[in-house]
Amino acid sequence: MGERAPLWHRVPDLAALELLLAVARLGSLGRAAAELGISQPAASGRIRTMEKLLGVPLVERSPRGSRLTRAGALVTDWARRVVEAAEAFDAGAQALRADRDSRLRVAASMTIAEYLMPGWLIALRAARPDTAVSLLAGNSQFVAERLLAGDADVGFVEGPALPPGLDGAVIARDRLVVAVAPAHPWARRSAPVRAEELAATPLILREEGSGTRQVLDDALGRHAAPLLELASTTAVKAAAVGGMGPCVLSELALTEELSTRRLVEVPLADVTLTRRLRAVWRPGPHPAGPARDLLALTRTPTR
Amino acid sequence: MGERAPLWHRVPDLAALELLLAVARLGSLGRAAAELGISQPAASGRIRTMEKLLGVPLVERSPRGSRLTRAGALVTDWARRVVEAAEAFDAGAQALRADRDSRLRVAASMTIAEYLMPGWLIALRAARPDTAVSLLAGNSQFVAERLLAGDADVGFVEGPALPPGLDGAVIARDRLVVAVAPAHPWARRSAPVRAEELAATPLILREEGSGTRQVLDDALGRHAAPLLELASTTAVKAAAVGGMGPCVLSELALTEELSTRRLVEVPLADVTLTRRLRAVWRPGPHPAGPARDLLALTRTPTR
DNA sequence: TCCACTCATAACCGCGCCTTATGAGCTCAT
DNA sequence: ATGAGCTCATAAGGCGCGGTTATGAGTGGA
Repeated sequence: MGERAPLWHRVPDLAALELLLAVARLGSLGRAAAELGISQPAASGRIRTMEKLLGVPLVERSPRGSRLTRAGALVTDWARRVVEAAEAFDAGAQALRADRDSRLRVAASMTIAEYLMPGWLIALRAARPDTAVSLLAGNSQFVAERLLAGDADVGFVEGPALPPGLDGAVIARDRLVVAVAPAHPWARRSAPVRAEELAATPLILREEGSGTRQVLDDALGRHAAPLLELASTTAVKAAAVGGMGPCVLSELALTEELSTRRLVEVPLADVTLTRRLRAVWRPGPHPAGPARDLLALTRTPTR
Repeated sequence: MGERAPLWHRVPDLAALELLLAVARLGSLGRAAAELGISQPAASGRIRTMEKLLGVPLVERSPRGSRLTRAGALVTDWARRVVEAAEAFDAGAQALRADRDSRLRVAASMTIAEYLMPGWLIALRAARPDTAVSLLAGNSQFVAERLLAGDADVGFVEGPALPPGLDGAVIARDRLVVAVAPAHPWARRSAPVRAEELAATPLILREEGSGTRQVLDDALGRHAAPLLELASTTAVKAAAVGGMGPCVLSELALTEELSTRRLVEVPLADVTLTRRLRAVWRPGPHPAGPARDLLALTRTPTR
């Protein structure tokens, strides 16, 4: 990932990107400025600065408003993805900041907190704008402790078993995916990989003791032989993208890489690497109130 | 999507997020500062500002370096997604700016330019850092014109037919997906939806004449009855998320919504809504040089 | 013809962030 | 033990970006 020049000198800041989205939506610099609470000249200047930075005219100004140019429409679409990521960031950060007196206190495993919670929080904010959520993240045991100690109202964990002393419901299934760089031989295979072949192949994996590792060993009926053992999802992906070998990770962690084809999924023949994602709570009736709202969002439809 | 307070007051700017990633990777404020070309106090201050903004300590400082706190690790993961979106933005913008004297001139349909090109450009930059790419985006006819006029070396189009006068190869298949908000009855269906039922249901669609619309009408054997006709992918998604009804869009456009479950895919019984994505070029031998490099990235493995 | 709307220009100003210089704390090697 | 070498924090000063208000120019409709 070696960059020559810093990214933030080539990408407009979030305020400018959001302004561009507002201009696209409202069709006027002035109205966009008003919506964002800045003056019209400020908006005008910002867009101008952005156009100079990108070297391309983005909006066509006319006495009756402003429309995006063709390039502007494209840039706006790309900008939207940055802003959406920023919104997910904000939703997560807000929950992290919110103190223990929140209306809804959630504890979640790292994987779920990382990949699913921001989306859920955004959806929850849309459905129930007045629900303040706080988020604690840790491993399954940590989640169970917080729940039992009364520090959290709902928890989310991944793994084969329901933690002892808690009630819960399966909300989704998480599939582990074997993925390789497009240049890897397995990317071109016509036949799916069979369990024994997978077990015999050195893989790039999370460290021993991780949930991923556990599921994989169970499914293969023995210990997978690691080519590399890395401590973070990010490091595993980077190694696989670099062509070091096949990696095994949750599909949650791989969505991005698979859809842009930085990595390619390897079809498997006689193994199914799934684990359950569960919502958990203190024993008793199903949670009510805000917790119930959140669960309604997360529960997978019967399929 | 009404926000009460502006987003950029609650989310650190890109420079700060990238700094956080550098700190996570390098384990030291000072080294991160050096990598980004700023002074150590500037980095220290930036992180501090970010912690104050988020209301959560992010890094644990020690005389031997800085490590992320648990919350910091989570924030960093969320930050990584923002930065990745910004990198895609940059890759696209750079190609838009690059003048006609680039080494590789690409023309692409809007959908492909929007969803696939940034990823391809990033991959190409990783593989061949010295290849300057320029990008022109328009509809299929526009792409064909640019190629035939010699203004572009390779093109990418979606649609059933190869544009007349060009050679090409199918690089991927794009599936149209019927999706509904999680609250919609179809989200809970156990039985897949059949063609006739789909045809009889008012749908949220792109406007007449769009590629999406064409494929849908072909597959249903008649004109789909639109509930709403909207001019942009974004508007269609927003309407569907708002629960107005089922929408039909490329899976490329829906990846994000489906994985965060803002929308749910509706399984179909006896219709397959696919269209081919093609690379196209002027008649003759397969492109060589930079164009060939790009095609190698985009071609789907035989599966 | 004049009003209502668009965006652009100009002049001013203040906040924010960066810089350099320095200090304090910890670890380790000599 | 003690000082070198690393860490991060604090302090003081200055520059620049991006904001504001005030105004003007252009266009279209009443």
